[in-house]
Amino acid sequence: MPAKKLSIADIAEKLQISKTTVSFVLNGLAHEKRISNELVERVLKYVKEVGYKPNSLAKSLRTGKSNTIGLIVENISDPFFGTIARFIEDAAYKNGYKIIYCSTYNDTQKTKEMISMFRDRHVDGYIIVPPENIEEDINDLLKEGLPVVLLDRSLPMVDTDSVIVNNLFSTYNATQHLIGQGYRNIAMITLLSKQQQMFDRARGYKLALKENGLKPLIKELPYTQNAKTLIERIASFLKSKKNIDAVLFGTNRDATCGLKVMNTLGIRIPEEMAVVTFDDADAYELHTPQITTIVQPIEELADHAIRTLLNKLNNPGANTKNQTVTLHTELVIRGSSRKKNSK
Amino acid sequence: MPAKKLSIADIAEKLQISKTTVSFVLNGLAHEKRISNELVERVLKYVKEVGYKPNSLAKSLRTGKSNTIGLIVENISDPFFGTIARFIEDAAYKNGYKIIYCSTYNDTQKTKEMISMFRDRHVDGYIIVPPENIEEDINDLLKEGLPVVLLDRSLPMVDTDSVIVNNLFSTYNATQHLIGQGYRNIAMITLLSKQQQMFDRARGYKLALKENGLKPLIKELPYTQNAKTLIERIASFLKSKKNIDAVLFGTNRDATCGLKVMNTLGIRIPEEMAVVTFDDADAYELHTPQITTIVQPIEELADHAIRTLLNKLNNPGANTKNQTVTLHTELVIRGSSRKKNSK
DNA sequence: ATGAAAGCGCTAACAT
DNA sequence: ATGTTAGCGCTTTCAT
Repeated sequence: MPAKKLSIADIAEKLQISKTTVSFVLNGLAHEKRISNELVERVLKYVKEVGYKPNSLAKSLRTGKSNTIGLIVENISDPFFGTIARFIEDAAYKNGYKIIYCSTYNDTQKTKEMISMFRDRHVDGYIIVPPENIEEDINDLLKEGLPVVLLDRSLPMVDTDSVIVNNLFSTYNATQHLIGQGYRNIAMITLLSKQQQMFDRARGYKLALKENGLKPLIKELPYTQNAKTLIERIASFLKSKKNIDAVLFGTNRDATCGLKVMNTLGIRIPEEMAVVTFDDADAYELHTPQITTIVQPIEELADHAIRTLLNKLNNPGANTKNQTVTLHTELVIRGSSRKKNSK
Repeated sequence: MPAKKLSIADIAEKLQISKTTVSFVLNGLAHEKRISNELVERVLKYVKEVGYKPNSLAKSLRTGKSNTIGLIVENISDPFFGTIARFIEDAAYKNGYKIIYCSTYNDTQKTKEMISMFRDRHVDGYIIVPPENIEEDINDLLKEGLPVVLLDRSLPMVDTDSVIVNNLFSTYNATQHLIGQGYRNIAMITLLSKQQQMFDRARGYKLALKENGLKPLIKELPYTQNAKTLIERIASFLKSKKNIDAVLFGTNRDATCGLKVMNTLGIRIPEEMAVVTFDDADAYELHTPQITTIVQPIEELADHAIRTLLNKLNNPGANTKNQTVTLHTELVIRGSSRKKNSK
């Protein structure tokens, strides 16, 4: 291994040519600059031989481009965001981009810091799962001409590309399904949040109930990393509301905790309580009975986001119209929402 | 917002002082360089006022330090590695480091490329979950003086810090537990791999059987992203071996697929087949019956790894002895390994 | 106590 | 067709 990192100058000197020529060859400008094939060969061969790699820091400093994408998600250890991160990573690396990521835990202040940090690092583009009240920071990014794609949540006051799912219809549809199965006292247990996507999920639920002349009952939970807190809140809620015959969970985290509570309390699903969750997990398929779930198209979400961003990155001039793409979920019906009293 | 990014030169000019002074103040060398408090105040105030942020690319180019840690895991969407990534991220950001990550999918070639990419980017230190045959690349890193911490798997031929769990004892202990519960035809279903940790897990299992005069039966599975493949292999295995009365799974992925197979085949746990898995998941706790699991100390693993790396980063000279730290798992006994015939 | 200037490794406009 | 050179924005030695 080379004891000392070599630079383009070393290459040039060894080959008795100028740095410029080496740089042109290395950047594929040889033909355009009419450098002889013979010389190109010679440079390429030598570079390969000594294993020279350009210093990408210097390159970035010079070009202002870092070939890095900043990925800001709610929590990288959540299977939903983790899977998204994996798909995004794959596509990014295939296109010569690296990923620098962070988890926000929905903390606006932390997110601000992270955006600022990423900006320092001259990240070329951003994929962001935005927490509340982050509009201004994202707009600042956009003002500087940096491409941003919003994921999982769109922001009405931010004019940029977004990829989301049809939250309102998803919960509306799921609730209608429960009603169709004979359930009447349907509660929704969900993350408390002013974010659009959670708001829409609650709205879809309420809409379906209203259409059927039923009363909504929403138990709002705080955002927390602490599963115990969620479990306690859900337990006290379920114990206090004896007549609930079905529950719609707003997020996978709420659902996982909720199911643990039901198991602990010995609540039989679906005989005593039907269950529908938002976002699939192995646990729901393995559960007895299997849990009916609103399945999000995770790969498509990730795919669309990264593709849109790469597109913007590769066509900086193209002033293509921004758009919010809404992908559709699928209600996968399993045993947990079986028809009431149809044993 | 500033239309143009300002540099240290702009600051210096506005304040009618030199770049050097600004730099000293910004890097906390003011006192050492005996710069007057009054001037320090003035610089700090102005910098804050205009929201100046040093260009970290330029800084890195100059200092050779990027304040970035490269995290190379098997698969960021796996709950085990995702959780590790989250803890590492938290600690890193708190210490002024950013994380750039990638998933290897245990692909050695991909890992080599990633290491090379990270090296280009002047990553300061590495946390690596190594795939097979990567020893040479890691040794190259070490030769260049770059700190590397190995996670989840140690490499006998690589002399650096590692953090692992006591794999051999874990499966030995779990197998003894199954034997103690009255099971005799215990199979192990596990990832096929020459990696130390998988090898040790198989060894622990075999050791326990041998001590009890029982015969091992290992079904080896390939590493794949495709759950369907695993499910098919496990299904055909379970169907062909009618007399198995207990299964020990080597990884959470194998176990999740295996449980799906058992559910599909209608195999009753533990009456027809007891189950123990390696590495916990919500699915195992929610399963009926709950699944007995070898629980890894994920937070401690991550914590130890990042702490060790940060330590090396902060004390470059300190030629502290490398060590392999082995953390202990916990066998959490649940219903899936209840005593045989004790209904 | 503060400043001038060199240089990290690269790109690209300009020159030949 | 190839070379010269001026920066990108920062740190840091050396000078004052």
